[in-house]
Amino acid sequence: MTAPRYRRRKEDRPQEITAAALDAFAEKGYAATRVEEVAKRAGVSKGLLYLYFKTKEELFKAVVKSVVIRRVDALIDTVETTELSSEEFVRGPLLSFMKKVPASPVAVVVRLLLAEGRKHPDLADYYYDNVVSKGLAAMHRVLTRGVERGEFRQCAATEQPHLLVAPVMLSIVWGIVFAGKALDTDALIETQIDMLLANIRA
Amino acid sequence: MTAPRYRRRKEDRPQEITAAALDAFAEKGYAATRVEEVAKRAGVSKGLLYLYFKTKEELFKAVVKSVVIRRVDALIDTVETTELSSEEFVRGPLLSFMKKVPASPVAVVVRLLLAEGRKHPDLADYYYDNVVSKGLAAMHRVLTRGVERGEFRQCAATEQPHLLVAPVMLSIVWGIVFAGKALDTDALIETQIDMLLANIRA
Amino acid sequence: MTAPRYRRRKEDRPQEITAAALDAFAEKGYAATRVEEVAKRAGVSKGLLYLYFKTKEELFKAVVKSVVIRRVDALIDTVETTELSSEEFVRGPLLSFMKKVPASPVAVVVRLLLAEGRKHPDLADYYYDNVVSKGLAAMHRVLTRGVERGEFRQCAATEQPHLLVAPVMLSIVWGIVFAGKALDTDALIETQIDMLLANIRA
Amino acid sequence: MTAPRYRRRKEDRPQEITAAALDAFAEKGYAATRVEEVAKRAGVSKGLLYLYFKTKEELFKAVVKSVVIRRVDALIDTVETTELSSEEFVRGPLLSFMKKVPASPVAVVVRLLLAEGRKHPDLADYYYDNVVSKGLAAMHRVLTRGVERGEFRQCAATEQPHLLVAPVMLSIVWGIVFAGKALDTDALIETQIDMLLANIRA
DNA sequence: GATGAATGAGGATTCATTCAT
DNA sequence: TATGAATGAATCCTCATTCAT
Repeated sequence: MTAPRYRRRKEDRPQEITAAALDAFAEKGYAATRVEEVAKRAGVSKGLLYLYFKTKEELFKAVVKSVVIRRVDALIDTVETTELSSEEFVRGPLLSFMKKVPASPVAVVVRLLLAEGRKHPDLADYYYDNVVSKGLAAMHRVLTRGVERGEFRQCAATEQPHLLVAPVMLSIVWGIVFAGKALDTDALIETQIDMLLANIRA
Repeated sequence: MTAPRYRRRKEDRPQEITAAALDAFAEKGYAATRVEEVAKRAGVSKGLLYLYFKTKEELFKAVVKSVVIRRVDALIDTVETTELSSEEFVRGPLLSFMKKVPASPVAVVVRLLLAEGRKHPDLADYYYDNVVSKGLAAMHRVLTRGVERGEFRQCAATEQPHLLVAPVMLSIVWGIVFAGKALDTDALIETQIDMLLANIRA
Repeated sequence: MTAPRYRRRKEDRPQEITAAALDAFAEKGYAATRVEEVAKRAGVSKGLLYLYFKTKEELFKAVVKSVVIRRVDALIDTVETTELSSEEFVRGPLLSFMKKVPASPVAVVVRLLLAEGRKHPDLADYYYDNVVSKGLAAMHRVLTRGVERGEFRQCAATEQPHLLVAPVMLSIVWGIVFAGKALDTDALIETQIDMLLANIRA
Repeated sequence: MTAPRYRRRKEDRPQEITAAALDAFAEKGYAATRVEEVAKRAGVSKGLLYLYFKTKEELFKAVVKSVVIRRVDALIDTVETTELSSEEFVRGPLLSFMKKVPASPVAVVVRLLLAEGRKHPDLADYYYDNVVSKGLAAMHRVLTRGVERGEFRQCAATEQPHLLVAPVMLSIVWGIVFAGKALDTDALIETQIDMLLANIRA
């Protein structure tokens, strides 16, 4: 007749473990992180971890996917449903989104993919299909719509949404390698957007 | 027709080995590369490698330095000695230099630093001091000189040489992670420069 | 009839391993004993050994301590609680104890310390504090008590308990180096004690 | 027509090398001493060392023999040619000889034999035949001669020359293991001799 | 389901020995 | 002879993975 102790749902376990793994990978990188360390952080035994993920590699993939999932979709949604003008949208929601990325788990995933991607081409593909491709398409959509609406003029820059990503990527890389050195990430991104808008404005 | 077993080229060995290591690291990353593999590529025994580099880590550092050394200085030199106008310089030598970077060993080093940099803060520092800092300073010099000469107007963009680097970095990262996927690196870099120049031209 | 692969005896393992290591070290010496050999003798895998002892050196220290612990205390106890006369004590329990030493694990530890002691000064200190110092003190106590009781006369010999140890040490060394050659250890020790007693008797 | 540079005789080389090896072994022990280290100390190349000694083991044996040779013979000579009374001889030349041993290369050899002897039974045999056996015989001769001359009485002690060696051996071992801790070696040896003489005097 | 003791292949490093020069 | 660059077998140690309990 003892009161049932609180037991974490086993349905939550996988996410708890991938969350712990993300933390660990973020700190030490994939290769240098021991599975035992992940288990400890998740408050779980090694054996149980292996019940959910057959190998360390599978855990790695699950981590990447867990970060990726639904993250870009929100952006796409906003793009599609916004009622703002193109420039307002870029300066508003898009800029705000971009500023958040370098400090988000996305940066960790980028680091992992950079270090380990070669050994996991399917993962790179997955990331490409689900994040990069969709993300770039969404940004391209914003620019194209601006052109359609007569807000922007068609030019090389409106065909290269990569240019919007570039300063974000630089910020991510900088943060990974030069954790200590200051870099005004926000200013960088803003300046790039200012430049771009000034350039493509009709 | 077998290669001579003994070659006795004490002076060349270190470079031969770091070159082999660069190749190996480029393919598999640092952690996944076995020392024996590097030795084999260099046509040398494990033991000899250890004669020149006390540890794998030291080899790693030597690789980074071997790539870095004298590479940036050439750029700086060109900046200081050019007789071109600022815009001509940017569109000419600088653009040409930037286009070459993503396919150069620098990309490998970036990847290594991204993956292993956390464990070697001194190396990150070294890279920062000898490449990043100097490189950014050189670019900043170009922009500032343009302002001094009345070719450019002073603005946010002239204070952020990082923006010149951003598309190059994106190209590097893209090349590392999405080796297969095409990306028109040159166009990316060119467009960014066009945009920048249009923006800062006096 | 194969031994069970998993035994799960966490508590016993360290002692099983140090016992196996003692055997192995006794046969081959520390440097020449491979860790794997110790593991095999203990019926355990290399990995498990490293679970209990972080390095071979730590295993070495554990072996020394395992032999040392509680061995001298028994002697000291006997010294303190005996009701025999001093001479009876020396000729009885002490002599009997001394005769046993050359064939005991202590001889192995002496050999290890002789060979490896220089590299492990803390271990030499530990051995000195816990065995040598205490043991000599106990023997000195026996002699001093004899003097106090009027059984012995105070002289150089009663101040040098080392002389009781000397033939034992010779026997140990002989046994290590000349395993084959016969030496009447017991007679050696007895004669020394006879000589000593004849010399210090009041 | 240049003056001939001084060149060490090649006949001296083996001894120079064994001397260097003795030093190195004394400091680090056999296993921990690298052949290169010995070569360096001898001011000779590794290759040349191998010209004189086919293996490290052979070098080891040469070291032991180099220390042993002619050392005991001097003692035996003195024993045979002395004109002193037995007691005078023991208290004089013999005591003096014994006091010198613990600080001599013999101590190093003892240590080496203790550590490595098991792997080189032929060396232990050699040492036994040339040092131990002869040395003990010489001491036995001293005691027996004393008995023959009526200076000593025949007893257990006169049959065990080992007892003369025992304190010397203790001193050697002490010096090896407890390099730091003080021990009045001379007093130890003297007291033992006093005791012995008092005991066997006719 | 959970646990963590146990395994062993894999990889970094050392060093006695060889041999082209 | 004399050198020291070169070799590679040997050995310590790690860590992903398994499995008895």
